[in-house]
Amino acid sequence: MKVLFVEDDLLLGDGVETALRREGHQVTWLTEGESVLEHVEQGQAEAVILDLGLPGIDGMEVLRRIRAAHDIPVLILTARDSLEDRIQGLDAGADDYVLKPFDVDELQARLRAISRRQGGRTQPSIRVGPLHIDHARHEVSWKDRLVKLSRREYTLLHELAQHPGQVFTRPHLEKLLYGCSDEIESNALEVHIHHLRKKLDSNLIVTLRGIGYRLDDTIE
Amino acid sequence: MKVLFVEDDLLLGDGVETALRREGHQVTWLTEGESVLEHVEQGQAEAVILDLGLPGIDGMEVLRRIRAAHDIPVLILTARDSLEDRIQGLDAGADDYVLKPFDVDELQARLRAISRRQGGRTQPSIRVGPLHIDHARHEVSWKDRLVKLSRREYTLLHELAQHPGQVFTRPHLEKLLYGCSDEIESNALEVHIHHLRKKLDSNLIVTLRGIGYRLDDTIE
DNA sequence: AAAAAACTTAACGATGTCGTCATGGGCACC
DNA sequence: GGTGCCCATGACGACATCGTTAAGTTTTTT
Repeated sequence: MKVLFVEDDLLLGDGVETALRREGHQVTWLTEGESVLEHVEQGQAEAVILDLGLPGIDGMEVLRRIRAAHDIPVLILTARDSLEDRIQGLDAGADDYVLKPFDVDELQARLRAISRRQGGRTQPSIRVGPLHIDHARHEVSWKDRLVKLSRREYTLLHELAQHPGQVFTRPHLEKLLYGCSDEIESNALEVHIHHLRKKLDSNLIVTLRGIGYRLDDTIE
Repeated sequence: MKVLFVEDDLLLGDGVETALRREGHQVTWLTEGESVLEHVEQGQAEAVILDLGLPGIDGMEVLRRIRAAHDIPVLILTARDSLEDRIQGLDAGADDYVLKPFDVDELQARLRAISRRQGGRTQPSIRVGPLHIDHARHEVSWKDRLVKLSRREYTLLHELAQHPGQVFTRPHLEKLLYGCSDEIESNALEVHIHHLRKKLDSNLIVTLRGIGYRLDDTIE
């Protein structure tokens, strides 16, 4: 999961970042709050961990702005003694809070909890017509038949299924698979799409020439 | 873990009770607050989940009485808009609170969190098909036959059995075994998995290439 | 102190996965 | 209808991951 992590303490931040990465997350770590909204608006995050005690900026205000326009889980970090902050934070739309000093494992657990809860429901599984993705089990079925997907195939499909019907640009999908590293000069993406079509249904993924791909959410 | 659950809403209560039982807890569900103290005093509970919005009785008062005499984790349920309740609740000694409407998974997570803080024990017994783990005894049986596991093997299996069917990433499991220390560059994890398969059933633990492992909860 | 158990590490083969390429097809625009 | 361009497809070699065995080291038991 793409996590936006905002923390000005370098030592603490480094530790948490490492822990999050080790858990398999894709972490962007900011040491100040200015560009948080920017990142969120660019769709660079699926969850935000926000330290309310940032210097020079009102973390609470950042939180409110995020919440005003985006439906993204936000977890706030706050000092143990600032009860007011906690309550205010939750009222401003934070999904959860963790008290400093905290246990990294608990942070991870809560991160999982809030991201799973997104969309109101506890349902960690996605359905698009005959397609069913159970993210917790990392399993995909098509018309109630289990289909084995490789890691890249799964990542790709899962991303597309996040917003069925919506177009995902090629650069976006390529970055998803290959990180921020240099662009690869090959048709690897097309090949993976091809494999997905073969394993599922050739009409499930729609090509938009020159743009990208999208999941057909009207499929029967 | 023995959980005392106090909630007057029958529909909600039923769902939560089922979820808690599924997690392996031993649940006592009360729909009124009168006998809460009684249960606690008889040692019938290791944790309390208390709805503050009970009709006809002051939940806060119940909370204070529990706290006055017992060192037992208490998690309160409260409506999103009752700011006063929350602050009072925490001041009265609640270990955490969950806002209604809430996600059952989060409730579970918080329950684990507060009971761990307490130094409490986890759930006594887990069953997944023919697999049975008695955490109190630190014993594992397969098809009613006792199996001797080493420490690492047990830790690994116990973690997987915490959420049968769910994928656990390799980094997660490695961290479980080897702590936060630097990444180990050996296949120790695979070896332990191998030993577990040999001692139990080779199909019990499913490999997800490039991702991690999970327990097959559909096993006969 | 000796023996047993548990653990780590290494090695290697089997298999799965991935990126790349070559080729051919189809869409768009003129 | 021709001409590029973009995409689909199948094949293949390079590489990564995993299972398994075995040897060596540490820890615990006797």
